[in-house]
Amino acid sequence: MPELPEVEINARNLRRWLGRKSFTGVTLPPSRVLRPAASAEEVRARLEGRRVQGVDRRGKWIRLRLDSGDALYSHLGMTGKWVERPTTGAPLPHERACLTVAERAVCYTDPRLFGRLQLKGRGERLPEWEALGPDPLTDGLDAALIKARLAGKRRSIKEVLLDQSLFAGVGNVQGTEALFFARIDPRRSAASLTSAEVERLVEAVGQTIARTLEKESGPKLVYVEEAGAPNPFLVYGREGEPCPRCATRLERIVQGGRATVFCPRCQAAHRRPR
DNA sequence: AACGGAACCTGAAAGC
DNA sequence: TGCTTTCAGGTTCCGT
Repeated sequence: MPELPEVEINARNLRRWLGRKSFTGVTLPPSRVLRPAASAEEVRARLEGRRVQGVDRRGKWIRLRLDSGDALYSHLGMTGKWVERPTTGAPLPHERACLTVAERAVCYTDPRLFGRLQLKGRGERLPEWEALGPDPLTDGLDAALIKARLAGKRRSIKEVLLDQSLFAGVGNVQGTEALFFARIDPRRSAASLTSAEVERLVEAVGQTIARTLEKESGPKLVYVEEAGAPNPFLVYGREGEPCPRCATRLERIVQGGRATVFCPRCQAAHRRPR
C-alpha cells in the first residue's frame, strides 16, 4: 500500500504527465474522497483551464501547485493511485477524479476510498501537511534530533515509527523493514533506544526506502506490494519463514493494531534499555 | 496527555 | 466448487 516510496512514484508520474499542461477537462464524480464533499462543482471550476506549476511530496502527501495559486492536495490512503489513460477509453474501475490534458486523462482511482483530495487557495494551509515531520528522502533524518524527540515516549518504537510528525512517510511496511535492518526489537520502548541504535534506525529507514524505490522505479509505476506480485521484502509478510540473516523462524506480532514481523534472534532485546 | 481500539472501505486470500 | 471469514493497512475519532 502506498507508503513513501509508492507516493514518490505517483508524484514523479504526475510531474511527467501534467507538467506545463493545462486541464482541458475535470471530472469529479461524487465520493467521500473529495473534501469537503459539497465543493465538487466549485473545485471543478477552479481546476478547469489551470496549469500545473509543480508537484511536491511530503511524507505520504502530494501537492499539485497550480498557476492560479491554488493547490490540490492528494493523499492515497490505502488503495489510491494516479493512473493515465486515453480520454477516449472507458473509465477505470473506482475512478474518483479525472484531469484531462490534451488527449490523455490523468485519473485518481481508489477502491476503498481511504484517500483524499482537497483544494486549498493561495495562502490557505492544510493542517495535515503542516504537521508532517522531516521527510526521510527529501529532508533526511537527524539522529540527534530524533533521539531527543523519542525521549519520554513509552510506546513501542514500532508504533512511534508510524508517527507522521516524526517520520513523515514511514508506514507499516517500511517501519517493519527498517527495524529488521537496524536489528532492533520492535517491542522496545521508543525512549529506551540508545544513540547508537537511533543512528542505526535512521540509516535503516533511508536504506529500506531507497531499496523499495529502486524496485519500483522504471517506465511504469509498479506497486511493489501489489496482489499477485512476488513479495520483495526481507521480513514483511514473511512470518514463519526463515530469517534471511540467521534462518531463525520469523515471528508475527500485533502492535497498535498493525502486524509486525521480526526475527526474534537478530532483533533480540538483549541490549537492555538505558 | 497518552494510549487502545473501533471505524471507515473493498478485494484478495484463506478457511471450510 | 462456492460460500464465509479473515486480513490488509492510513488516518481519524472516541472513550478511558
